[in-house]
Amino acid sequence: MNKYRTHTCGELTIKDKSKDIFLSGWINKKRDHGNLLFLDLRDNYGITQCLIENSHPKFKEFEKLPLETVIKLNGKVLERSKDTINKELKTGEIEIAIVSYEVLGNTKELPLPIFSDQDYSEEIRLKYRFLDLRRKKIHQNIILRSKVISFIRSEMQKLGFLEFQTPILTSSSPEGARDFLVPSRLNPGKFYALPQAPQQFKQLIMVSGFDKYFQIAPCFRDEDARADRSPGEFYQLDLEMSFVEQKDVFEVVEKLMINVFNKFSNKKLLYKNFPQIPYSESMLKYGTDKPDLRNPLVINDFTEIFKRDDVSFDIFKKLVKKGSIVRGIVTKNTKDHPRSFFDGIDKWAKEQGASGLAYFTIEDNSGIKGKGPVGKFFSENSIKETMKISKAEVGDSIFLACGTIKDVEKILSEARDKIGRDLKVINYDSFAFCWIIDYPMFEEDEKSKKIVFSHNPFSMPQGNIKDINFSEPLKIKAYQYDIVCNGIELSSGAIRNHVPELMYKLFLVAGYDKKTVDKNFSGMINALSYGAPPHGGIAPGIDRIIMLLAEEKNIREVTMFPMNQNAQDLMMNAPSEINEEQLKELNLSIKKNK
RNA sequence: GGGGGUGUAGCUCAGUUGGUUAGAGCACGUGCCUGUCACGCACGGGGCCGAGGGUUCGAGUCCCUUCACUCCCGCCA
Repeated sequence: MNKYRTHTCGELTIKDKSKDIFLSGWINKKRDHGNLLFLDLRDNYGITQCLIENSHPKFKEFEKLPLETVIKLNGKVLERSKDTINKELKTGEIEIAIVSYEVLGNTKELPLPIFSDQDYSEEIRLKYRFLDLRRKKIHQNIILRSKVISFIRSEMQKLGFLEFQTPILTSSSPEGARDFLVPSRLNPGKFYALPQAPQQFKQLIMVSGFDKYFQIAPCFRDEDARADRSPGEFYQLDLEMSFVEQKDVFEVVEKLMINVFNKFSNKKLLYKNFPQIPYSESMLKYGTDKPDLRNPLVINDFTEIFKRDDVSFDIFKKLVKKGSIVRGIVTKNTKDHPRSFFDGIDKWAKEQGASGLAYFTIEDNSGIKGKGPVGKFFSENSIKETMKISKAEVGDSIFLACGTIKDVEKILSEARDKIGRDLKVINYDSFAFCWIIDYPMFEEDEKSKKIVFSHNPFSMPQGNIKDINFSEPLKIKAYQYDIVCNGIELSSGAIRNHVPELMYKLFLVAGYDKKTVDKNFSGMINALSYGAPPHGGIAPGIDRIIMLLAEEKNIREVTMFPMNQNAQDLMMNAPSEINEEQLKELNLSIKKNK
C-alpha cells in the first residue's frame, strides 16, 4: 500500500461507501461551522469534501490549519444525504468523515489566492508560478498541453514518422531572427547559437535517408515578446518528408490537424479540405496573408470605377490618377442599419490612422442609386458595375478605402474584422483552417529597393527549373506555404530546394555570390551535393495550437514556466550575473555601462 | 528603439474639483455558529498610495523624472 493514499481526491464515489481510506492533498477551502467543519481536499485529480466534528479530540487544532496546507488524512467514506449532494463534483455524492490526519507540508501566508477566479498581476503569478499553476484553469491548460503533445506524437508515429533529437548547441546563421549565443570554453572567442528552428538539421536528416522525421522541437529566438509570442523559446511540431510534393505535406498536416482539433475541442471545423488560397488572392480578398475565414466578408478592388467619367467622387479620383487604388468591403443587407453603425466604422477607421472609410448603400428607388454621404457621386451605371465586381445587391452597403496598396490592405484587413464583429457574422464556435500558397520567392526591400528573399532562401521555386526566368525575379513563385487557423498563422513550410546549382542562381539574384553562399551555408550546400532527395516539410507552432484549443489569448496561459516581457524568469532569477571565475574560463569580460 | 495602459493593505479593487484620521471584498487573527459547498455573524491587526523631485497653506489626486508589469509598433528567414 502507498504510504500517503489509497485513493486520489477525484475518484471516490458511492461505490466506495463505508470504505476506510487515506487521502493526501492540499486544503483547498474550509467551511467552519464552529462545531462542524467542511474541508475541500484537492489534488491533481479532483476535490473531495471531508468533514470533522467538534467531538473529535483534534477538532480545535484542525480548525487552525491554513488553506494550502498539505495533509494526509484517514477517514471513512460516507454517503451524502440527497439534499446535500454536490453535482458540480465527481465525488459529490460522498464525503469523508475524518478519523485522523497528519500535516505533510506547512504553508506561509499565501501571496495570492488559489481558490479564486480573480485575475491577478502577472508579476506575482510568475514569481510564484508553482502556486499559480495550482489554480484550476491554468492547471487544466497545462494538462491539455501534455495530452495534445502525446496525441500528436502518437499520430505522427502512426503516419510513419520517426522522432529524432537535433542539437541544441549549434552554429549561428546569418539569416533570420537574432540568435541566442553561448560562449565556448574550449574555443575561446567562439560562440554556439541556440537553434531558431532545426531547419538545416531536418533537411540533413532527409539527405541521410530517414524519409520522414518529426520532433516536438524547442526553438530559440532572441526577439521581443508579444501576447502570442514568448520571449526566448517556443515549441514547434517540426516535420520533414522525402520524395514529396506540396500536396503530400498538406495531406499529412490536414489529417493531423483535423484529428487533434476534433479530439480536443467541441468546436466545428468549417473545412475538412482546407482551402488553398494563393498569396496574391489572399492579399486582395482579405488584405492579409493570415485571413480569418470564419469571417465571410471579402474585399474587392474598385479602382476602375474611379476612372469613369460618370463618377464624380473627386477626392478618390484625384488619388487614383496619382496611382492610388480603391478597394472596399460589401456588407449584405445593411440598408436599415442606423447611421451610427456607418459613422462608427468611419470613426473607428480614422482612429486607426486611416483617412476614414467612404460608404454608401445601394437602393432601388425607381432606378439604382447610392444612398449615404458619397452615394450621390455615383451614376446608376457605375453602381451597376460596382455590383457586378463585388456581387453586391440592392440593400447592401459598400465601405471604400483609397490609398497605396499597402495602406489599403492594412486598413481593410482590420475593417474586415471590425465590421465582422459589429455585424456579428463571425462564427466564433468554429475553426477555419486554410493554406496560403504560391508565395513570391523574392520581394523588393522597401528601403533599399534591393531584391531580397521574401521567406526562406531554401525554398524551391515553382516551374520547370530550366525555364525559370531569373531576369524577372519578382515574378518567381515558390513552393512556400503557410497554414492559418482563425486568422492565426500556425506555421510556414516549403518544398525545399535540393539542387545546389539552382540555389547558387537564386542566391545570386539576392546579391550573394557563390563564395558567400559556400561560406555561410557550407554544411547545407555540401550535403545537397551528394545525392539529396526532393523533400519538404512544415513546423506548426505547438503553443498556438494549444492556445486555440484552450481559447486563450496569451501564450503564458498555456506555458508552464514562461518568462516575462523582458525575458526574465522571476521565479528562477534568470538571467543572472555570473562570477569572475566563470567569465575568465570563457575568456569573456563584461563592458561596464556607466 | 518607439507609443499606449496600469501601479493604493498579502490579493483584487474604490478613492469626486487638491482639503480632516485613505476605504471595501477576499485572505490573516480572535470569538460565536452542526449541513456547508463563494457557508454565515461580530470584532481586530494590517498602508513609504511604485520611487525621487517639484507646485501648493495643503498632494493618493496636479507637473517633471524614474522604475516595474502589461498591450501594441519596430523585430520575429
